[in-house]
Amino acid sequence: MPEGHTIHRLALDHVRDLARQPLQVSSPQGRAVETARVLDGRAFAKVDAYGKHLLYRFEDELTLHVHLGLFGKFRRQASPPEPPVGEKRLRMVGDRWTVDLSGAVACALIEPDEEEALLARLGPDPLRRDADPERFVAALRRRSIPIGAAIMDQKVIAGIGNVFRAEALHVDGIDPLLPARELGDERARVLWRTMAKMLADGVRERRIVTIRDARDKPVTAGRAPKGEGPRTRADRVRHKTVHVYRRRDCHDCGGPVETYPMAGRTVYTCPACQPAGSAGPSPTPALADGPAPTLDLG
DNA sequence: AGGGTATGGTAAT
DNA sequence: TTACCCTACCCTC
Repeated sequence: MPEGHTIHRLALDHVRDLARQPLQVSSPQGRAVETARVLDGRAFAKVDAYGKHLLYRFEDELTLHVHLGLFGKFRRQASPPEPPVGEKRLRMVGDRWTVDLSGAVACALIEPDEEEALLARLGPDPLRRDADPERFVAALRRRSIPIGAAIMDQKVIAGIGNVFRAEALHVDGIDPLLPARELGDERARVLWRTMAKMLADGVRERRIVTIRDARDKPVTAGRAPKGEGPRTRADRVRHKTVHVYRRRDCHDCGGPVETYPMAGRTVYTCPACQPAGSAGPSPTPALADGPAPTLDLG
């Protein structure tokens, strides 16, 4: 389940469960034995999350870098733990909780220069307070690749994966094939806010939640006063389900979901809600203005 | 038992 | 663009 929200949630959970106490660290699978040996008996003070990367700040300036990749998983159990089952790359045992890591792409100590290079490869992460949305806007302006490929590029925006790509573009009514630079700055800012909100909700609720602004939906009951357009609802609709990702039919309109490969992954899009060439409806001032949303990750 | 699939990313072609 | 890596789970045979 690893997109940005999962990674930030893990950082919070691991600080809560394991920080500031000496940990028993081992590598049952045997692929990170040296890393485990160095960290064994040490404590970490905090965990920094950048996009899909985790950085555990251990004593003595030691940093453990973890990237889950597609298959990586953390599992938690009460201490003392059961004997490891399966391919456990790293086991961290604290006084109350034990966390096992399996399937990760990266699980190793990194030096400051390597970390610098890593962070240089990442664009702004909407879940971080220090994120600058204008870097995202500027990056889109520079790219002729489809918007659906651009937001999967971690250098453009860090933390978005295939689910959020499908869902965010759908919520904003954007055709994934639209060239990134044709989105326009205002709509790019709206898209940033959509993704920031979805990611933040995902951290809080431990799952992907989409929130659709229903303002453009005509009110079915009642009649519009003469001379005025149809009345619209201003309420926001929360969906604890995806709208298009891995669905056959669109959750909003019921029409068939279209799929095709883009940037090495399958795109899911609703041609009715996201017509060809669409950059989405004009942003309303309420959505386009104001400071970028932030999340207190205290 | 074996195959297909998955929310990711890199390196080679 | 493709090949390949990492692991678990679910389906079919």
